[in-house]
Amino acid sequence: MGATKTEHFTDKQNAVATLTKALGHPARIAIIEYLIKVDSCICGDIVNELPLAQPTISQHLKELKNAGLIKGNVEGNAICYCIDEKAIAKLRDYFANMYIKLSKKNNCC
Amino acid sequence: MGATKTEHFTDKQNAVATLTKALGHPARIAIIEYLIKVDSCICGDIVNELPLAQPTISQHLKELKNAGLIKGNVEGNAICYCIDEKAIAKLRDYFANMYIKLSKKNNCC
DNA sequence: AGTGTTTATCGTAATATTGCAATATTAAAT
DNA sequence: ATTTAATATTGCAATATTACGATAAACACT
Repeated sequence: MGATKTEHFTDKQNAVATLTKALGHPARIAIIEYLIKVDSCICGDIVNELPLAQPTISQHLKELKNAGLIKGNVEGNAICYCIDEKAIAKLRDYFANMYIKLSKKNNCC
Repeated sequence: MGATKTEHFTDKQNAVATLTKALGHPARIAIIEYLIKVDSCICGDIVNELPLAQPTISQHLKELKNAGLIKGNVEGNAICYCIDEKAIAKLRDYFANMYIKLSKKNNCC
């Protein structure tokens, strides 16, 4: 045990969990927020921006990429990372819809 | 190592990460979705609903509660769990705002 | 007091995550 | 061809998470 039993849940539930799990770390939130802040989607600066070692940030970027939250474009010997808008749209829609459903109910507590 | 360096990030970033981390597991997504689906916020049924043992679900509920996503009301010997709308509203606003910022940029990739 | 029902906690095994030093890879620039 | 710069990968130690059996705690009802 220790492994998540993904097979017991729906594809949609697993898809949402993949996105939220990838965002479930302050460093990855900080990376996403930095990518939004900077005009051009420069990348290596993230290492200078965050108080984490380069391999650690590279690993966080990899996880964000695997989850589909960011895309990476090779530009010479540098890499240009930027956010995949579709993933953010999915999360926005998911929570907006959830809130609508909630407000239609009379929550007991 | 192995521990998240929360002290390096802002309170806001940690707060968002706490919420998304709590939702970063399909069982907890399933629990939240179940709590929305059922009319009354009955609780122990979750054990019957999900293919996980009772202690496992109790643990997941605890994490959702610690993150502030759900609230629990004791009702006799049962407990009535329900979603804290404010937490969902926070997530909705966070991602809606993020999407607006994104759409104002010209993403390079 | 005794019984059943519901939920929480403890203990523990299996696995995953976090973080970094060291090293490798890739590609531009000299 | 060497050097320099940017990023990725490997290997490893520390810690966290996931899952569950066993057990405890809390409460209602006889």
